[in-house]
Amino acid sequence: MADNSITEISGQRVTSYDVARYAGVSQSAVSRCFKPGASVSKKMRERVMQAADELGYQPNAIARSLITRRSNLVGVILSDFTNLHYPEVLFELNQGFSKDAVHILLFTLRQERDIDEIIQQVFQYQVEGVVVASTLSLEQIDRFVKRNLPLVFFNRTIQDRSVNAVCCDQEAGERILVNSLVNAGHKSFGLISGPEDSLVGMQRTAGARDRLAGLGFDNVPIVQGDYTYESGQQGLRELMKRFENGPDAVLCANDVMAIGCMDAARNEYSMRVPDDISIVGFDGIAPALWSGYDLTTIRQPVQQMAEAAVEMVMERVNKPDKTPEMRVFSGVLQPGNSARIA
Amino acid sequence: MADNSITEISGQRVTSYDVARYAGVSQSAVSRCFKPGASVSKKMRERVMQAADELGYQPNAIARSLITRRSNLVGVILSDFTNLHYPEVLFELNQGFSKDAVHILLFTLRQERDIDEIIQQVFQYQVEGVVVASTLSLEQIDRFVKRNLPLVFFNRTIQDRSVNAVCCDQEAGERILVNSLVNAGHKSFGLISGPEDSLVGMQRTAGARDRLAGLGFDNVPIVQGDYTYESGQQGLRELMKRFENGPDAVLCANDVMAIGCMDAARNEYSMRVPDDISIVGFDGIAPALWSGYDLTTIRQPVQQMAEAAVEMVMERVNKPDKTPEMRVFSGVLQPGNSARIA
DNA sequence: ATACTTTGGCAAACCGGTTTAGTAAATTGA
DNA sequence: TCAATTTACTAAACCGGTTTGCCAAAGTAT
Repeated sequence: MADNSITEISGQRVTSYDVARYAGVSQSAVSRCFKPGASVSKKMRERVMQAADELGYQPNAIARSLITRRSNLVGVILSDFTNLHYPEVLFELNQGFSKDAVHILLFTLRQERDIDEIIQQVFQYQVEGVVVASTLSLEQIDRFVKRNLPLVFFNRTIQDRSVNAVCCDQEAGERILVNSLVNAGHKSFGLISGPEDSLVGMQRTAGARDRLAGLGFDNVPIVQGDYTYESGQQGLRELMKRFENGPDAVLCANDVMAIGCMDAARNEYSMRVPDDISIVGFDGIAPALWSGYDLTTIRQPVQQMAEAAVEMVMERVNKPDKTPEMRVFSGVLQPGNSARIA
Repeated sequence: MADNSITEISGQRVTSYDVARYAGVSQSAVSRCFKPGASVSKKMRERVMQAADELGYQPNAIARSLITRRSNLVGVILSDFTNLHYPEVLFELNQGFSKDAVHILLFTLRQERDIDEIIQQVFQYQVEGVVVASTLSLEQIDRFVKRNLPLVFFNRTIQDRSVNAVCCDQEAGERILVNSLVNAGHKSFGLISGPEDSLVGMQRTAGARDRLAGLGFDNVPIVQGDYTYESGQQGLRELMKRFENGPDAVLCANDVMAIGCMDAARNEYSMRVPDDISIVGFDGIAPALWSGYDLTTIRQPVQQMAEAAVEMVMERVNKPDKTPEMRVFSGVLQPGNSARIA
């Protein structure tokens, strides 16, 4: 045994052949020992495992992927990490996939135009599926379809094409917020939207606007933001110009902007929240719970949504011709102290 | 050409052989066309690329990895995603590695004890290096050393073993904070530490304690936290018991706890920050800049640190016997309005 | 025109596993 | 006891690329 220890010490990788030679069995025997449901005698298994242990052998997942044609890899494409919501999504996706022994290959975009290159790389790595929280063009979607590669959108919906998606019911969430604010007696409203290219942001804002219109509040001013803290502050400033004493309530397309909005209201206009102005957000990020803000918002069920996304990917990995599906989850009103609601 | 379109339509994967047949050349010609520095005639390249385009061919990174013995994959192991600092680290690492066409395989830990299993998986996927922002035992480190697999710690240092690490100078940062607070006339201090198993947290707290002792402030009370918002709040509550009117200044081992601490001071004890109490943190997370907190803290140069980590990994990939190295970056005082400093 | 060097394409071997087909040994049944 | 069946293991083919060794065609010098 000692004479073989060279194999162990040298930095060379140890293969199943090395283990086989060391244990005095065939290479395929070694292979079978590492395959879950294979039939090997107890004796053989012990002998092989002993040898593998001594040599520090681990099966090569890449070689395995090549022959089995299953990489056990999925791609996750995220665009903006500044929005605190996405790290949470990523974490939950990872937890979900790891239950199926699937690993995440991470792609982040600094600019939207990087995406074509990233899609190429995703393909090269033979991922078995992709979760995207970013916008894709129809042409880009088609490339996935053509490859028959499961693609699930996270909180994005695509018009003009049926795709897999899991998302939070943006309109319904906004309706809850609007109803609660109107019931509490607010009379004037302002909206801070997301960027134009964010469909969910637009849905949120449109949902709020439509519900307000349905309740008799027409022509509610809308200021465009870009999901950042600063744009929340700026949004309030612009809204303040449109009203004598500011709006009674502001609905922001995400929490970070709502927080910026609150800070601007307090520090720049000396308004008390929620006494002088009600401010609500959307997402349910961790800082929304901090008592400094205690934001009234719609909490997205991130964990459930991530689990659903994982499930949708895995179902389609195993059954490639499954038809596109969209799963919509309801957000939950998370009442805080940033708005008077009823 | 039309007759070959079957290949394109069917969901089968298209290999370099398919492209070769379609273009009427050999498979190795196709291979060379996709290899950066290879010598192929213009004519050949055009012909092959045309065929590849039509068939939707992309080289299989897994097959390539197998033969070249280079996966172009690195593992990133993160433990706690709740600390808002880490998503930023992950993002910057990804940006850095993608410049070298290296991709990140992400591993997150829910519990520290998962790590043995994760190390196995890291090995199986033949990653070329690993960045770890989590604590490893000496035995675990040795497994990397034995494989000659480059390992770089991010903001962790290991006693009793020389390892690669990039970190922020915790003690120096705390010294800056302490000096500034003492110069501004604070007389009584409280510390809120990180969890016991976080060496950097301990270094921060010890750095502050030692500097305070050096300036004549002995036996400063230390309350243990766990990096969460709630533990920051709780930390202040406990510190309040130790002083008649609370401490003049509280140094927290990270920003999230400092924010919790501020909220508790304002909401539970009606103290004005920084008039009645100064509170400082460490990290420089995004919410520290929000005007609701405007936290005085030490900003870690995350981008530089990530770039250094990438560089250290890549250097050791190309030169495996490079000796362990530690790169220490200075944090920068980010003055806010949560502390009176001078 | 001939000999000598380049250029660039082709066939085959290889990476490290899994899987199939086939064989030897062990177990079962009559 | 012997044939029939099951079990345990091995040899060889294969996954989809890269790389090497070899050779034909083209280019260059004399």
